[in-house]
Amino acid sequence: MLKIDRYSSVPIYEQVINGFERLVLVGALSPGSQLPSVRSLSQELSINPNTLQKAYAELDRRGISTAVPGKGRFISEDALNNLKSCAGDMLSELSSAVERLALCGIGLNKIISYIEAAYHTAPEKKGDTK
Amino acid sequence: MLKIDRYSSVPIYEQVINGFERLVLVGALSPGSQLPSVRSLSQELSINPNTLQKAYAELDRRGISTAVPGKGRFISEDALNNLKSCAGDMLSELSSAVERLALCGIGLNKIISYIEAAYHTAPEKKGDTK
Amino acid sequence: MLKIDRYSSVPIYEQVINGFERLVLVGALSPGSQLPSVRSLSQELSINPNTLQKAYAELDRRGISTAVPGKGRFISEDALNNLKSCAGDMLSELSSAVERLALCGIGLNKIISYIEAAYHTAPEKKGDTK
Amino acid sequence: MLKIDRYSSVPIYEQVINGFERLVLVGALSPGSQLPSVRSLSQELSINPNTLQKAYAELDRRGISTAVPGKGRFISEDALNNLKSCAGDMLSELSSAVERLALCGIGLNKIISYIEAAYHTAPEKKGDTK
DNA sequence: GTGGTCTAGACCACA
DNA sequence: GTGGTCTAGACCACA
Repeated sequence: MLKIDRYSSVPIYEQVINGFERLVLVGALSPGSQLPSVRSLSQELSINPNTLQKAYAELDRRGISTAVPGKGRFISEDALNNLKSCAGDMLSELSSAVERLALCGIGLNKIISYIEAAYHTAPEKKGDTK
Repeated sequence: MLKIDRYSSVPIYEQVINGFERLVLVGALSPGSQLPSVRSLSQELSINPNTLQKAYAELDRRGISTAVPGKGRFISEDALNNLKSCAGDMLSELSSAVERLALCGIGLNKIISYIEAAYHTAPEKKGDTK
Repeated sequence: MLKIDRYSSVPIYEQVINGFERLVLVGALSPGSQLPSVRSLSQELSINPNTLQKAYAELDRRGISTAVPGKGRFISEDALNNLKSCAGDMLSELSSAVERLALCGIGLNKIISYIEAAYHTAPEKKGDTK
Repeated sequence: MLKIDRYSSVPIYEQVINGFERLVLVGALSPGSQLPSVRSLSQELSINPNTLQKAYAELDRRGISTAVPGKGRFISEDALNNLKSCAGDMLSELSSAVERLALCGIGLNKIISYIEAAYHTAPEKKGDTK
C-alpha cells in the first residue's frame, strides 16, 4: 500500500503522511476505510511503531483520520475536504521554484509545457464523474 | 548584500548558499568577483563563522566559487553554467507539487495562470539581452 | 434509553455510566428499578458485553446499582445521595476552567452569564417540586 | 518553574503544555523568552527527553513557541493571542459541568458564588494595567 | 550545545 | 487486538 524510501532525506513519518494523503486523494481510501493497525503496518514497513504512531497522530490532527481506541483508526468524513483546503499552500510552494527557473533563463513556455505533462500524469480519481 | 532570516525554518547556511546563487543568477556577481571573507561576512550578518564556512564550502563544491589560499574566494568561471545545469532539479521539484494540485482538483488553467504571475515577478538579469 | 456515540473520544463504558447516572438524576430511574441485563443491553446498543460489564461494575462500586445474583441488577436505595455527594468534584472541576478563563482576560460577568444560560438548559427533574 | 505530578491521570506531556501555557498567561514568560533546552529540562523534571520533545512540539504547533534548530526554543510573538483565542473552548467546557450540577440540585447562586471565588484566586498578570 | 528523528520495547486503557 | 504514553538511548543536522 505504501512505499518507504529509507534513504530519502524526508523523514519516514512524513513519507507515511504523504502516502496516506495521496491514497485519499486518489480515492483508494474513502471515509470509513480502516487504516492498518500501528503494529501491523509498522511491521510490514519495518519501521518502528513509534514512528508510525507519530505519522498517524498527525493525520488525525489534520482531520484525515480518526482513532477509535480499542477499535482502530478510520478515514474521517471530511478527509477529502481537509486535504483540498491545503491546496493553497501548494500553489505558494510553486512560486519560489518558478522564480528560480526564470532566473536560470528557462523560458516560460518550457515551464508550462513541463507542467502540463506533469498535470496529466496525475491518476484519475476512482469514480470521479466530474 | 545578503539578508538572513534567523527565524526561518530554512537553515542559515542554506540561506547563505541560496543568497549567493541568486546574486550570481541575477548578475550581481560575475566570474572573478571576490566574496567577502568568512570573518567579515560572519560579523556583518552576525552569524557563526562555522556556519558561514560551511556555506562557502558548499558553494565551492558546487563549482560556484573557488577558494584561493592566501588571497580569498572568487566566483568561478563556470558559476553560471553550473547553476543552470541544476534547473532540471527544479523542474522535477515542480512535478510533485503539480501532481498533487491536480489530485486536489485544481484546474490546469488556474495553475498556469499562477505560474505566469510568479514568472513575471522574477527580476530581470542585469545585461540580459534575451 | 441510552445513546452511544461510537466515535466520541469518551470511552463507551464511561458513556454508559454517565447515561445511567443521568437517568437517575433526572428521575427516570428510581431505587428498585431494574437495569437491563448485560446480554440484552449490549445487544441493543451493539457494544461488547465486556465493555458493558465494566460499566455496570463501576455503577455498583459507586453505589448507584446493586447486583442481585440470579435476579438482576437494580438501582440502589442511596443512588441519588451517592450521586449528589459527587457534586463537590464537579465544583472543583469548574475551578481550573474558571481560573484559566480569568487569565485569558474573560470578564467575570461574561462567565456568569454563560453559566446561567447553561444552567437553564438542564432538564427539570421529574416530580421536582422546587 | 514547572511541577509534574507523576501520578496524575493527565499525561506528563500535557502537564508540561499546560504548565508553559500558564506561565505565558501569567506573564512569567514573554515573547522572546528562551525555554529550557530539551535535555536540561527533561533532566530537571526527571522525565524522558522524548516526552518533553512531544510537549514542546505541541507548543510550537499551537503557536506558543518557535524552535530555532541549533539555538533553542523561544516564546513566539503571538503566544498570548494564540492562547486567548482558545478561551472559547474553555467556556464550552464549563457547560457540561454546570448542567450536571444543576441536575444534582445545586442552586445557581451557589455555583455562581463558587465561580466568583475561583475567579479571584487567579493571579494578576505581571504589569497588567488594564 | 541546540532541536529532530528513529529504534526497541514496556505498560496501560479500551473493546 | 486496538491506540496512547513513556522510558532509554542512538544518531544526525545545525550553530
